[in-house]
Amino acid sequence: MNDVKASPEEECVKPGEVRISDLAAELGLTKGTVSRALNGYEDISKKTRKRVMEAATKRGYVPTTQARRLAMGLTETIGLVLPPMPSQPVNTFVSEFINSVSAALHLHGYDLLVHSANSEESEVEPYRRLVQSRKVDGFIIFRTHEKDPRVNYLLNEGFPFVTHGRTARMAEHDWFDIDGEKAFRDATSHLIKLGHQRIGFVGGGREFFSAQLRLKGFRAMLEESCLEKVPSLEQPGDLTGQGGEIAAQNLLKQTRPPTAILCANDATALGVMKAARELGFNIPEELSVIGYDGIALGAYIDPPLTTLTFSIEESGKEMVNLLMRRLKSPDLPVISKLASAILKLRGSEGPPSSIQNKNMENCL
Amino acid sequence: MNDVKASPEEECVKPGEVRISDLAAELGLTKGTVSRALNGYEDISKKTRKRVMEAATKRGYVPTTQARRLAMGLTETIGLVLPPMPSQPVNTFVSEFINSVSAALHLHGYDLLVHSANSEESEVEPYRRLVQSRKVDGFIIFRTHEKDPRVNYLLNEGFPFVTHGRTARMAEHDWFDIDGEKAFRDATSHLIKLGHQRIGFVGGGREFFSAQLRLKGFRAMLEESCLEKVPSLEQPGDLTGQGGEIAAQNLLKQTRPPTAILCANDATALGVMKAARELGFNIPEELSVIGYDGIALGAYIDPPLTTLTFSIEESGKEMVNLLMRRLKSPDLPVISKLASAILKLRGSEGPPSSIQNKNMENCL
DNA sequence: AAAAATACCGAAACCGGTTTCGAAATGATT
DNA sequence: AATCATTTCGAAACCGGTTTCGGTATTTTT
Repeated sequence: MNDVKASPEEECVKPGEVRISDLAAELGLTKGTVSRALNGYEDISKKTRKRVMEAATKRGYVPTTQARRLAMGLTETIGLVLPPMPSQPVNTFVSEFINSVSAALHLHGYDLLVHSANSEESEVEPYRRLVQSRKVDGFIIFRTHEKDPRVNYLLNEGFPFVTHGRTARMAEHDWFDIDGEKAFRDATSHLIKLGHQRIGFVGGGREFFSAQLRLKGFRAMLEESCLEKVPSLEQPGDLTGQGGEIAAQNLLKQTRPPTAILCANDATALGVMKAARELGFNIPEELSVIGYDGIALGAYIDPPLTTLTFSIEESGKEMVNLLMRRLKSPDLPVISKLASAILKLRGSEGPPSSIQNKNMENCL
Repeated sequence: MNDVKASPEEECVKPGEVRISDLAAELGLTKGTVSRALNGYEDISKKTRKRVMEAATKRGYVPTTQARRLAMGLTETIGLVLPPMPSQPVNTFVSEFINSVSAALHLHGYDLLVHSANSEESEVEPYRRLVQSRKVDGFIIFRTHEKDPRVNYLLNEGFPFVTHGRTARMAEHDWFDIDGEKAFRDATSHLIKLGHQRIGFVGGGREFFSAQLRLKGFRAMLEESCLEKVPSLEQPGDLTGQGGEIAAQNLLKQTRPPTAILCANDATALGVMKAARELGFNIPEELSVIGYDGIALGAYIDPPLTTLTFSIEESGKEMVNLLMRRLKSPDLPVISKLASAILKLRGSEGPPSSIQNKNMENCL
């Protein structure tokens, strides 16, 4: 347990007390030589190198990061700006994402600087500050808008970054995304195959590009299946539980309510389920609900939430890979990666209570 | 929308291109003078200061962080190491906590470095690395153990830090904590007043000090109310939904199952509720369940989860205050702050179905 | 008007590393 | 043995700031 003081009887004082100049003096060398010895330069004899490295480990010498970074003109740090919290209360995505990004960065010797956004100031302000003060070498951006001011700013500055999610300018920057369009096609198709013909949709705010793509997938599959597009069945949302409640009320109080509701994310789905319960709809018998995100909590509610899920860890890894590539060779052509979400059936969907396959033949 | 290129027709080139020496040359001053002018030294004439500051804003000069930090011998960065993920799947706490800590640090001009822990290596290893490479000035530690190797290490090094949660050595370091003992006394008392006499408890892993304190509060209130302490009603858990499921099965399959279950956190409570449903217990009629954490999701399930809640934002703020104080004056006596959780009644608890107040009179 | 005090700024050291360049020592070549 | 190529390391510049110290120029005091 008590793994403090792992080293034996060494004369090791406070950590960080030994500088490269101390080491050099002790060895009768110059600090330049010591530096080159430690950094694997070829113009150092094996004997000297051995001496230096042994002394370094013995004295516990670790180069001071700040000095090294200043000398080398890089920060070895990537910035990640958190969106203002109030808007995203139910969020396990963020912490998992931070964790995976951080772990992936660490493999490349990079640190992760997490910055919080002040909701009063412009969205780009944190980015501007971090760029100007040269605190980071690049950015990880998530939850992109179609017209994203952050992307505009960084593209304009020529500053490296990768987004989680596409933007209107996706041809100009590296990005990673989940194929939400296909995911929602799949989910819609699944519902249609179960017999649903009136399917509601609760979106995720027009500002998020991904939400639009999900809607697009939903509509595409409806059309493909010759189902009528009913505007009143498409409700806006805001990716929160509360938004889901309101949207569900709008949907379920209609004279001909939908028999299934597709939600832009799991938080929304939970709100939908809550509203449905309060309005007396049994799930999944009278109403099917499907979410998106695959939050672990969804498995514990009743009924367990069927959802579209993807690997956050993979997202983090891939994004870091893209960013590292960009930092190494800034002039390479932009690349992108599209991962797919899979439909995780858990029980919140099923066939509609009254199957009314009236118009199905028209299609083929 | 397009708030890029806010400045008009200025000769502003790439950001970060103008150094203090450029500014000095342009003004016919030395960089030392420019630096002092910008940093408010008294030995600069108002006229010169004005010239310098105007030129600085006009040229968009922002000092390079790395250089400033090296010169001043500080990092202005605080480290936060995330625990390995798999153990904490259902976690909204972390992201909210990071956000509030980051925001609070920012007010003091500090950055937040988030590091991920590798589950293969020792728990202190990340801390050791960050200390040795002098990447941070202090640490924010959360989810403490009673005997916490991280705390031991940092105390031994004399390195500044604040914990969220107490430890066996809490007299030696600053800490912030939620009074989990009182919280669980309150929750237990609430259940007893509702008429419960057989109350189950699902803990959170012996390694976490806070989990022990919660158990302590539970036991104390039982004793205070003259309720018999039944060992089989105290089940270990691991702060996950799965742990909650297992524990609930152990509790509810007993010949005399409890009429209420107190859980060390909300994730556990969700697992308990799931297991209870599967075993045919109606909540809250046949089984009351209370959690701890106040996760927003708890309000959306059926029935909504009654829980002990506290302000994560306050936690972050207070911890940062403690840490800033420590950094300013390392030799001040240690201080601590205990905040209280409040019982948020949402509906997952109620009176037991068959009230059997047999032994209540014995007490008084 | 000379002396003393003050305001103001330049010069240079420093923070702790990295990297370039050149010189000395060594070894190989003729 | 003299010449040339290599190995190996020292010296110094550099990264971009901060801070101390000392010296003019200016103002105040007598």
